[in-house]
Amino acid sequence: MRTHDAGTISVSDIDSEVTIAGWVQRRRDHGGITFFDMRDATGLVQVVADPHDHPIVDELKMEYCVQVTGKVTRRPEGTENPDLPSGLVEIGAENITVLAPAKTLPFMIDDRRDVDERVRLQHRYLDLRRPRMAANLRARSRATAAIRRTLDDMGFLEVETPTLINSTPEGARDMLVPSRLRHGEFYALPQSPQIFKQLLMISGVERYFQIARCYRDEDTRADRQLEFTQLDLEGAFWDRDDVLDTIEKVLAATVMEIRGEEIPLPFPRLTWHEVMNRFGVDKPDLRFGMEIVDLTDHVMDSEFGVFKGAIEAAGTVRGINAGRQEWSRARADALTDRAKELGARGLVWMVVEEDGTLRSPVAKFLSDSEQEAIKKAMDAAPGDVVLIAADRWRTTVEVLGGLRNDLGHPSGHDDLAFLWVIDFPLFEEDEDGSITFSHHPFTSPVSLEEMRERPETAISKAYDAVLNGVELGSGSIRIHDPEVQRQVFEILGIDRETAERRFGWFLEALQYGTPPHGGFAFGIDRLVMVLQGEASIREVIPFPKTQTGVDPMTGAPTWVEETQLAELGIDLTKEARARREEEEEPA
RNA sequence: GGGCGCGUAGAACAGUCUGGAGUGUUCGCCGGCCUGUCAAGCCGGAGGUCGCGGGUUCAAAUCCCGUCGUGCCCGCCA
Repeated sequence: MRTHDAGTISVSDIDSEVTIAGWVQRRRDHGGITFFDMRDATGLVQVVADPHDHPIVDELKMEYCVQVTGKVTRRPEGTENPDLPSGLVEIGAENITVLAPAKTLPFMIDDRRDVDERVRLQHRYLDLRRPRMAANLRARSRATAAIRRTLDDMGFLEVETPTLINSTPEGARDMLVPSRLRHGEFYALPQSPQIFKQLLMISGVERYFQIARCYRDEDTRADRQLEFTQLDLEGAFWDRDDVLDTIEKVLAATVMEIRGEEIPLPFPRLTWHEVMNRFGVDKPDLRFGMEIVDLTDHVMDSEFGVFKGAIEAAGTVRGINAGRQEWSRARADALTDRAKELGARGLVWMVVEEDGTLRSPVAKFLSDSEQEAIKKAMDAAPGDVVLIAADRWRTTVEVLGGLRNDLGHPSGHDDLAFLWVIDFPLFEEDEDGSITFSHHPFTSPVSLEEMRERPETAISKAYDAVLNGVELGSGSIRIHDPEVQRQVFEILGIDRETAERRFGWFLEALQYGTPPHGGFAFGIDRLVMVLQGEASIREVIPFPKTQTGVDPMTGAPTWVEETQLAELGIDLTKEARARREEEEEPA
């Protein structure tokens, strides 16, 4: 059907007779001569035809699927297209066959125009013909190929774990699947293969990986989908650095494969406390500064009530230098609103005037020396805007970290800033004072004593990989001692009896000579998203869902037949039935 | 669950603030012209439930209320 790929035809093919097949990108009809661009998966090549000899060219329209046979010729002097890899040559059509016509398109196969995402998803098969989307698909395939190649070379075993499992305690809501054979019981789709990979360590696999589809039934975001793909990996007899070294190699190989860039190893390793203090988020974007500065000592004696209150409550006063900003009342209000959204009760702003004085609603509460100290600490020059928050430590840094991300987010440069965040707290205290695990309950504490005596400050052997402010994934050294695992469950408020009932089978497994082990999982969608310069994970997922979990093309999720429900022992609520009747009502 | 934005021809938009005839632009589509274009060009044409429902008004794409869809964010989620 074809002898050559369209995008690869070059001067070396001149005088050859070639047959290509693909899609008509565009047609340019000049009356006595007609050009059209043929596109296949490899690229474009121009075909030239005389409509008198080939009247069929008048019928060719965009996205017709066509086969062309002809002779490759050098383009006449001055008509070369330097923007096209095949632009020095063209094909003189000898035979043109329409393999399949195309309806008028819902949108053009073109990267130059942004089409509404719903329309794109409704015709995703056409959307994926666009060069940008086709490139994303290819990048993703090359990423997984590089990952497999790297890990295979290192002796890893790829093992598939089940996707119909029981509910595991990962924190997110499980996606459930009803059992037909056991009415009322449900499988859960895995949020990660966590427990199975640990069991594989007990099985003596030693080095496991899987490119695993995972499911979390939570609201979606630009970087979150109901289902997503992770590289899941685990090693026995491993310390933390074995895990980090392995993941670094995998990421470096992937970046090399997709971008041809060497990234410096090892990645910077910053503790959770350090990144929270400096950047206010546990996934900092290191491509820009605007770091958080502690001003508490400089405003100790301030009469400003908010600062006083925060300091008296053992909180903190901190700021960021947001640099030169167009400043107005509206701007100040917008940033204050954003700060409140991030958890602040308010936001203090200061503008450094040209004469060096501070313009700020709180300037009158600050002595000259305090103002000078703040300017110096913030390294603030005339024109700079300083934003200050005062609250308990966690709130203060998180608010400033959120503002830092909003204001400093670099655009237009595609550097890659990887880092590790290490030494995560083992537990997190909720607003109501209850304690939950900050990673998952199989994460090993650094110290058992610390875990028992000061759980709120205990450090875990968990670590995150971060790229350009995106959390790629996380991992940990796991608990391999069943007694320690029981104690962690206990601290989390799961009593021995419940733990035995829910995880007894796992605690049992841990008792047969479990090797010390640890591992990691990172989101392949997110990695490819960043490497491809995309702002949304949906751009690198072939068939994603909308924010309401709908696939606009297939309509999933959909109502099912009454008989299917009966087989599953499932009845719909009155509300659901009413909604179904309404939707199924013929218009 | 909540906040904000968007919804006008097949696609991307302007028009909405300040109500006055579906008014317009670019691409696509249809017809015609054109022998070196490559986002071809020129001439002509078709194409509209202004998301949907209600309200205010002499009059609504425009103002108000509700609703649906969609995106970003908070909650949630690593």
